Amino acid sequence: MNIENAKSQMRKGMLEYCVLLLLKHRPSYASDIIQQLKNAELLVVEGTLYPLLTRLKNDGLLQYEWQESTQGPPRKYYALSGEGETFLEGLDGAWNELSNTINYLKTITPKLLEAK
Amino acid sequence: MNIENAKSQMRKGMLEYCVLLLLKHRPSYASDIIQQLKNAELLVVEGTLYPLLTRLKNDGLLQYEWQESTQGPPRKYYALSGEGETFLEGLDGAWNELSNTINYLKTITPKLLEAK
DNA sequence: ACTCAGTACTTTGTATTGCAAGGTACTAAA
DNA sequence: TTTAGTACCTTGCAATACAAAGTACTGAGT
Repeated sequence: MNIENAKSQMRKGMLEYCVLLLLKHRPSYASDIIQQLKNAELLVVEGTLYPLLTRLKNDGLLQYEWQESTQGPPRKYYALSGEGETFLEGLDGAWNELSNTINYLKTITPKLLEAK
Repeated sequence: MNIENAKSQMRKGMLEYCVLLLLKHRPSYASDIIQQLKNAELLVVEGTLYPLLTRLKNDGLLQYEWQESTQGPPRKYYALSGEGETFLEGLDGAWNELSNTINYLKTITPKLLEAK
């Protein structure tokens, strides 16, 4: 057991939310998404993202279209579908709930948490 | 794909954090923990919690002692070990990072999110 | 004594999913 | 033609939430 593993577990489920947030901002392709998440200090690797994108597409939450690149092979630009936007709203709600829960649990131990 | 599954995925990794937060507040036994999490609107079932507690104990983050109950079988009261407190501080950091990341990702799409 | 309801702890099997590692393919420059 | 860069994809493994079923102790009612 180490803190890295715990962080990895925390990312689970959040990744999906983060990717949808990014794609709502603007359509992107995989390498670009990885870079954007890195900028937000959320490390993701290809082996994680590609299957995730494929899954979201198969579930009808994402669409994609090929676009030529001036340097390198063509890119798959992913964007939210209408269903994807609805789903994202649901995730917003789930995030708010979870966030409230954690904050509530932290407030019941105020003295102990301040004491560190 | 449904929103319930997504919520379940979000809980992954967070549960560990939530349970440790609760146990820092006060030592508890499993059924009590489930009830407390339910009060915080975080639904957990036995099949999830028991293996989690066992794992945390095996990793040295928790200790337990048996206590008699006035009604029913004896209870296993779990409490944080010293190592567990250190680990919890690490999780606090991980939570803050993740929380900041999500908020950052939400702020880059302010117009879209407000428009709903 | 015996049964039954309530409480509590535990285990088994399954599905999901993050990740490391390795692979394929296109482009352009040396 | 080779090499470097970019991009996409797949396989196998490990971690873990959950449903479901099982074990065991206590006390009340008959």
